[in-house]
Amino acid sequence: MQFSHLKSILKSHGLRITDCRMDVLGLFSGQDHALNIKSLEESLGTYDKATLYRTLSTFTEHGILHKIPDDQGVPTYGICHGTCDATGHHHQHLHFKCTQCDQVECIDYPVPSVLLPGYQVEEVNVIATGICKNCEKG
Amino acid sequence: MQFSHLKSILKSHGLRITDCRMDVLGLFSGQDHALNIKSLEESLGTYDKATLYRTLSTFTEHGILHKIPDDQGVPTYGICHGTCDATGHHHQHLHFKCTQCDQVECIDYPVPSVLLPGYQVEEVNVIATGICKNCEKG
DNA sequence: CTGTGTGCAAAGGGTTTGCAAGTAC
DNA sequence: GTACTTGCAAACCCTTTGCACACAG
Repeated sequence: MQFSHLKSILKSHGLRITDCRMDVLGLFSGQDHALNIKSLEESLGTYDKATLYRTLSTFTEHGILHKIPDDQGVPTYGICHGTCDATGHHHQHLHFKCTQCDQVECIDYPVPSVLLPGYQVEEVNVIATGICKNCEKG
Repeated sequence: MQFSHLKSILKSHGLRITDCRMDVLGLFSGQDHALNIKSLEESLGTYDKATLYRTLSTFTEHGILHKIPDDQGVPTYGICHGTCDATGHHHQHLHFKCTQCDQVECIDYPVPSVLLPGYQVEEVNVIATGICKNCEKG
């Protein structure tokens, strides 16, 4: 992805252009896996951990990334496509976590609408676990 | 729920009967909300935090409880009904987290089967957020 | 120039672990 | 009696915060 495009994403959210933000955004744009802090640090070791955390939460607040809960405790982050903004996240995809390689993927898949009488449902998150395409082959 | 029944649950999983396990199990059996460590400590302040953690993970390994991921980082635990055991969890319910009172409920609801070509899906977890029945009224 | 972002170090919060004493069976 | 559980304290994450300096606009 070109710098100019990454820049325009940041600008469209009213965010300043900094090296760290460009690099983090570039990393997420380059592929389709969700990433956690550890992999960010490995790829972008030049930045301070605190800065990376701050970048992740800034992006999440602005609807550029979404935080994916994980039962092991360490959340991963995935890039948002389309309809997310600072007012909320509205994904039409599910999260698949491979129990073998621990990778988390965002996969386009129809998310069922949940109707619960008496409840007001705002967001539905589907997390599937199992063996991913790559590990299944090997 | 009677003690004899709680005891038989523990025994059927090959677990020793101890005060802590009986109390924790009794707490979960008494109602339908998921609980986190904090609420356990408040209800059962007599037990050490470490013991409560150990009890939760023992129960989760044996399929008595299931761990519900939470994007705030602190997981909650819900009691398993039916088909779970030490080999895996297979729930036909979803988790609803209220953004107002922070309660997590397990609700019987058809969980869609997820079919992903090339993937082997083992477990599907649906987490809905919004306003729960009680808060909606108020 | 002004407000925002970064790096560093320290603090914070949740969870796990080692070990000795206690308990279930 | 033996193996498993518990309590306590310390260790161990991961994440957040305070503050001075650097940088974007």
